[in-house]
Amino acid sequence: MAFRVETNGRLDGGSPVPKYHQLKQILKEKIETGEWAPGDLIPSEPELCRMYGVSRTTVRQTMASLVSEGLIVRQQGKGTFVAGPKIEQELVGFYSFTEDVMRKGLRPRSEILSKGVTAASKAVASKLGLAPGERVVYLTRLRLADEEPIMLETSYLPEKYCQGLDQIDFRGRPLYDVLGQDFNVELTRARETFEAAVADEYEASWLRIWPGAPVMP
Amino acid sequence: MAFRVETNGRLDGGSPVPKYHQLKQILKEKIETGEWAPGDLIPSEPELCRMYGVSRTTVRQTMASLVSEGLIVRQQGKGTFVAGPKIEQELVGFYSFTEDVMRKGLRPRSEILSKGVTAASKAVASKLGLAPGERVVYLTRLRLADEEPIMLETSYLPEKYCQGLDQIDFRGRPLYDVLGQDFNVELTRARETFEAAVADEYEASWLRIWPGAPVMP
DNA sequence: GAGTGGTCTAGACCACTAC
DNA sequence: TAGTGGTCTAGACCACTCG
Repeated sequence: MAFRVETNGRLDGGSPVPKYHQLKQILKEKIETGEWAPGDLIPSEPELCRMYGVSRTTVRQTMASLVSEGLIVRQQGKGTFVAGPKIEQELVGFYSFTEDVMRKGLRPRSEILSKGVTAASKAVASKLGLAPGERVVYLTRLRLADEEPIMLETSYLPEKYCQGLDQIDFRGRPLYDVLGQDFNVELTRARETFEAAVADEYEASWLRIWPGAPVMP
Repeated sequence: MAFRVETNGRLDGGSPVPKYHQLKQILKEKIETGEWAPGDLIPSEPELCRMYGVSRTTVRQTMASLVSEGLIVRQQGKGTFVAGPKIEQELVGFYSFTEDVMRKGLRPRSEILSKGVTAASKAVASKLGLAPGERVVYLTRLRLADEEPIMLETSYLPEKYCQGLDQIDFRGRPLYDVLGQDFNVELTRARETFEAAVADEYEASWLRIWPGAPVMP
């Protein structure tokens, strides 16, 4: 037998999910499951081309993405290696909506529902290490995957980290108006929500990390 | 005269500096000097190929790099736009805390302050396209850069997208206990916060989306 | 339909690292 | 010298946006 090529599976050319992305998921899984351990030399570009039946450009597109995520390290003339374990800090709590959605082959999008500045409440201030009353920026975003709403997210951050915000020009862009009734309602409910959650404390226990989570954005 | 090609400068093929990098510096300068202002449509890929005498691959390599630095925003079918000031990008659309912090040479970390499931309030349900009362997962995270608290973030997402969450293993990760007193306080304050924000409605007016807004990280 | 960016191919030559 | 990743070309087809 002349050739016996080791293949780890073919990529689906008809899929709406790009090949480089399919390949990325495959390689990522090998890394995350430990099949490829940190420090391991992974197959070279030509090898991957053969194994998965794609061009070198596609392999390189995959690799570039994995590098940017910090999963692999490349060295000219030597090869491509699995990167060391991420700092534990990064493992817990980081969740990239975009990454996660794209990994599923969907298209992520964000809508800003509201944003503004306000004085930090005592609770927010203490969490952020500010004096109560210091100004914070808030932002509420709706995140969608393939136009389906997936996540509602509100963030606060100290205004002092947002220098220059007031220099933004608006050039006639529509001003979204959400401040008002909606928020009173939402926050009232949110409060009830949290109170209910306390009662359901056991439920909180099954949560720690997020669905697809270990995730580096 | 047969040809008169508009060029903004030729790239040096003999240079040890790659063409895509030379081109990147050129485009970067146009953006940073304001020759291309935020929101401006910049030349298309074929145009840049002609202008600088390089292949589309090289132009795209340049573009990818500028995108990853947040200097431009691309939209299929529409074109490539100059991104707004940094701060804006951070607040609008997709924002990767981790990337941003790392870009600044700091170490990102997240703390989960709370999470759980609860029934969706009317407001949350409507935003997420759920029926009121459908179950949602909530998560509150504190994000830090070099141990300095930078952002407080709360997210809601439909429980139905979190299948299998209960199969997560915790492997000794600490379970943070925050449900309780703290949250009543925080939410009460938060409500005051938003009410204050309403009073300061004019402040909200300086913010909204901006040019290239549908931003992909 | 024309123009844009997104994906992909099959080559090529180079600089670097190892043997 | 052989193998690796880094750069680059000249095509191709597609999905999307807009008039």
